[in-house]
Amino acid sequence: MSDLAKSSARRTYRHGDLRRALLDAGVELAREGGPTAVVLREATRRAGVVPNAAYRHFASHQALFDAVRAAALALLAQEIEREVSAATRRERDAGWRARAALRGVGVGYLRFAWQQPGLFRTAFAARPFGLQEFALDDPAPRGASGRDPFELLGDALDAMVAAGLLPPERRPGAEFMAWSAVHGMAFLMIDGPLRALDEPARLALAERQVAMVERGLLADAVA
Amino acid sequence: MSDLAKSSARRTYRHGDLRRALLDAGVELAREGGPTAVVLREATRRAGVVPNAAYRHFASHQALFDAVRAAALALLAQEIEREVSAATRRERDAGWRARAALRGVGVGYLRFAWQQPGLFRTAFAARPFGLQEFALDDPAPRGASGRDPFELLGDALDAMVAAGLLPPERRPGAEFMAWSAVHGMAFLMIDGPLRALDEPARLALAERQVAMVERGLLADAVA
DNA sequence: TGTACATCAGTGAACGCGCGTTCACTGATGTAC
DNA sequence: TGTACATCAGTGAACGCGCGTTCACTGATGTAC
Repeated sequence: MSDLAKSSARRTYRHGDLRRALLDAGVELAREGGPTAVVLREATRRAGVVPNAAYRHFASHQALFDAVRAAALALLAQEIEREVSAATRRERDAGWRARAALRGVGVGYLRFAWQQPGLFRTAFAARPFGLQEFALDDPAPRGASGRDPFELLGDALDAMVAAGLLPPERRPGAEFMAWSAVHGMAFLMIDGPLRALDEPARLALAERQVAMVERGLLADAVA
Repeated sequence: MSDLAKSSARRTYRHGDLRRALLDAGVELAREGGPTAVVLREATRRAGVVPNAAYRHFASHQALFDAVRAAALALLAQEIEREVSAATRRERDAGWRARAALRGVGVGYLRFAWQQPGLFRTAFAARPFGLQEFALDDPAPRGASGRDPFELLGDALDAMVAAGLLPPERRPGAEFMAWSAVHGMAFLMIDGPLRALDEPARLALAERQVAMVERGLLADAVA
């Protein structure tokens, strides 16, 4: 304890907080140009520092990138929390609250995707082939509630079970079905044919998609 | 007409058909390593030719890449056609045929994604920021039936309308909702948390997802 | 309160890398007489 | 059927590019006495 305190004694740096500055620059790069724009040298340029200075704070480009992705996931979580809280505010009945929460998760997810396409794509960028898949429990991809985006979705589904809307035996795997539906639409809206849609059309389609998922899940059985 | 015939008189080349060889090499690269592995110099290496020889057949790396993507889309279309034809073979009733076709499109799409992740990711790779979105009607992304993957999905939905299952007023936009649902799951299975699933689990989840979409679409109304 | 010392954040210069692309060329092939 | 010529597919060599990363350094800051 006192050893730890001693070894982390230094609190000021020449630059102030270069780690923070590099991370902020990285997030900005991701916002502007997506995952491939997160370039270590450009981040140092923006921080007003020589390229190799980054190595005092990040072991490699990959480490910086991972930190940027975690930050993007945290921002996504916050957007979802905002939407869920707005959607559930007026609902008093547990069932309606649960439905509103699920829709909020979906709409918040899609809204973030189209408002911040660079960050969204960074959050879900594939690791280079051969590297392990991204873990959602990397450092700090959390929103204000301390939940990551995936957990927020799980919470909403749990609430639907608790409210008696979703039979417990259909709960397993449901998050992947719901997640898939909005995740795919996010990409169609960013890179694909839905890119041309204006804001109201996007929102309408997003809500239609979430409603489709809700109905599909609640009636989940062998057809 | 005769001018055209004259100008395209030459039929043999030194290499035989370098354009074809480069395209094949590009497809192989995409299969092995996804979109970023489609490297012009490596394609020429595999074709046993000097790097700049590629410029006799492709105006740029982007042109080669576009041709590779079109080939990947064509392979996707073929996989879907195969699945649809297997799924509809036994169905005689128009309604059941239409349902089977829709499921076939979804399952074929997902099967291709997990069996050929590199080609799948190449087919839907985002253009670099600033370039126009990919067009599905690029040269030859078609299957044996002459339909591209998106048209095959549209055909299945049209058949559901024709069979009286899907009300015509709910038809517009339905392809984007269905496409999104499988597209997102494809990415979760390739890059995301569903990557670890084994073949039977994948297939089961794929079918569950397609069933969810079907029910969600057929009951598409304000909930 | 003042001096000597150790720490380590940021510097300066340089690497090797593979990439896409350009240039002037050469020599096998098809065509015209 | 034979020769002269034009075409143009593939060669050989070289570019500039920005990248991530390594090395030996320096000098401002915090700490111990």
